[in-house]
Amino acid sequence: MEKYLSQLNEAQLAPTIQKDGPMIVIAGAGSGKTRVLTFRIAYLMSQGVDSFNILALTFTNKAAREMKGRIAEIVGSGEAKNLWMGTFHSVFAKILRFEGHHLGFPSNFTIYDTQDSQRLMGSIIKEMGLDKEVYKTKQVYSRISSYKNSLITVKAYFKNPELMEADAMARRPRMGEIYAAYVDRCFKAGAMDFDDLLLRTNELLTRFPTVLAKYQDKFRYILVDEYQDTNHSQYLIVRALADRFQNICVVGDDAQSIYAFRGANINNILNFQKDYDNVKLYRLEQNYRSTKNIVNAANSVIDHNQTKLDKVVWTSNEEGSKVIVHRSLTDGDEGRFVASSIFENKMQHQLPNSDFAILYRTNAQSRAMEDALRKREIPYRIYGGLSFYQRKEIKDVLAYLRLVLNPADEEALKRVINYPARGIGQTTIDRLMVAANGYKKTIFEIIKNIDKVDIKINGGTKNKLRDFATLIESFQVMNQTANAFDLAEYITKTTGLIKELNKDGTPEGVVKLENVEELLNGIKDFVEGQLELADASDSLAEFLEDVALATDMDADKGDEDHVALMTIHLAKGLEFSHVYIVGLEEDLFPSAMSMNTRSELEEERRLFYVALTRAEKQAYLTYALSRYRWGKLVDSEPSRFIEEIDEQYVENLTPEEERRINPMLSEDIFGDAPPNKIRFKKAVQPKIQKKSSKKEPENFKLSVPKKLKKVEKTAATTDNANLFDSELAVGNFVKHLRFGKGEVLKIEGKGGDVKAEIRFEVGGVKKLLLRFAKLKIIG
DNA sequence: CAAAATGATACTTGG
DNA sequence: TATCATTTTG
Repeated sequence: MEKYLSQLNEAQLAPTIQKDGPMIVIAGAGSGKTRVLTFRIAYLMSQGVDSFNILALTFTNKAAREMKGRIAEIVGSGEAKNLWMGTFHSVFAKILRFEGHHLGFPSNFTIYDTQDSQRLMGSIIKEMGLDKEVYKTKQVYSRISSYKNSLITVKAYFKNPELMEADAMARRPRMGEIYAAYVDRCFKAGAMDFDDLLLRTNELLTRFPTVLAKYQDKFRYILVDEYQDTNHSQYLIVRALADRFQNICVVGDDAQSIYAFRGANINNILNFQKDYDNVKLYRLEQNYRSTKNIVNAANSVIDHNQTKLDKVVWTSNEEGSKVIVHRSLTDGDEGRFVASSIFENKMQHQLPNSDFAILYRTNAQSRAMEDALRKREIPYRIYGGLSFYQRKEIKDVLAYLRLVLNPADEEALKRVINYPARGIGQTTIDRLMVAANGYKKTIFEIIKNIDKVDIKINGGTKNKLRDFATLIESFQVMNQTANAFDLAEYITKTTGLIKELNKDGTPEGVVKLENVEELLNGIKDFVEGQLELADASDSLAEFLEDVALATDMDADKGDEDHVALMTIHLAKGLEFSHVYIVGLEEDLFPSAMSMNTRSELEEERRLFYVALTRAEKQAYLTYALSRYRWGKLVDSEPSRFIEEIDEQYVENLTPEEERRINPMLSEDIFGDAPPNKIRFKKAVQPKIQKKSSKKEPENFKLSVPKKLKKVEKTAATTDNANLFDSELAVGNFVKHLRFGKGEVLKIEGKGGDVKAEIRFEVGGVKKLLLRFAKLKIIG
């Protein structure tokens, strides 16, 4: 142990070896807080603390895994395995599996993801006959979510006139009813959503003192990472558990609090010292990660925030080069610049791809970057976005599995009852739901007793329903003896799900099929990694639990060297040698939706701070003068954050320098074709004829450019894939397009704000492959 | 009831 | 630009 402790500086050592009592570590970016946490856990164990008595709550499962790995290196993997380590959600989901019966939940409860929750709310709103324009599913969801995060139960809601009034003012007087119905339906379905995992844990700990005592006694030492991002619900859980022994160590950085939007309360960290007696406060202010220029630049930005703790982050690292700012004409150019610059840096300094990260505010920005990287043949990986497990085809397979384990799972059932199509339509499903609510049974129970209930469904359909129930039941039987993989494979075959995807034939369909195969492989890996189980059906249960809480960050495919693309939120806690922060434009970053209050703006600024402090050696800030948003080209101006950096740490790229890095930017847009790219010149501009001379909407017909057809044929021969990328110049705009192999049937638009559609004939089938808006019509 | 065509809507951020 | 919901058609 000594040799590890000697690796720490004085400031890091002190919190590491304070064994008992409450403590808070305010840790600046890059100050080695993870190291303190890991060594501290190892130290506790070396001081005779039983590894079973330690609970460490991290922000991602990946962080937990890595930390566990490092601890294992110090204390041995046997001991490390006993540690309870993970995200709040995963740790308490596990506890709820054991203790949920106190609250009336089965141990195999389903975890609803955001989509499941929103669908359920959507159908409740519909059933209640409410105006969906007023009761927008997403808004209702986030409202209810914030109640839950503040521990406002349905009961508490109805006792709180202020809340009810606020909802009434927002023209949503029946919010409470929706909330009540939602909670009720989740309960009946044996399901918890993400917020429930925390809310129900709180309920468990408050209502059942013996349970509380059990876990207080178990978790004698508690460590919480990223404490600034805990919400009220999480805060209370920690308080309850730590109450008896008071051995609580929280680590965080108020300057990196970026999750207020989902209920994180920055006061949790600001007020920690008031919550416990004799709190020891430690500060880690030396940054080991970044150059002086980067640290200073970041400091100068965060100085603009009013709300913050006193802290001076400094570094003894080298001066380094200045933060580079780059302006480009469009988002496409921005992507090309970034790709070229990465390429250039790689060549010049012989760096691996993994030294580079591209960070953006919103997932939608990844596309331009992807396109540019692909053209440069730079390997990349996108983190986050639509995660694997959220894809439709994957969720469909998972829904079958969920249903096997928990037939009460309403959302899963609705997903698969008619997929692949088996003649059970919407009307039937609606009637089933009405019956289920009437009889206070689950839909599955209604189906099983279809003859005994009063329901208006014809005989043929009843048979189909019976078949469906039998099918699911046969899976359940199989689940008694088979492992998750065998079952899943069997299901995809018997239900015809594979066949359905197979006959699709479109490129998208092929990808979907591959995804399903990948899922099956994943299940196989998972099963092989499982230890001997007492009960075969646990195989599936464990897998689904894992999947429900898995994030994209967790899926470390251990694959090759790649450039990382992710949102800034996801980048927290990570570091890269070279970081590109893109889309630094007003209304995008800071986001247009976060500029209403000072606190929102300050959170955006902290987000920028997080982004900047990811960089070790070099940070690039880029912005575009116009970019496509919602398919429309929108003008934009540089983000205020760029100006907020003290200018001595920043440098603008000179035009000469830019040209050297990428000779094919902006002005050349109609110029010579860059290599490996099919480019149309003006000749391809479609001619527009007015079809009707009447006013609005004015119809245009674009004649199909002949060259377009020509290039399609070229593409079919040069590119063995079905799709190829190209650009179509229409008017003054260059539109990025993906064409299928086929005939262009028509391009047409209407109105001043011209919308156009391109239809293709693919394999004899007419298909709308592309619709896009805002072509500028000239002539 | 299924499949296809059309229309709407969304771009914060995530466990 | 992609997806989802709704409407129309078969």
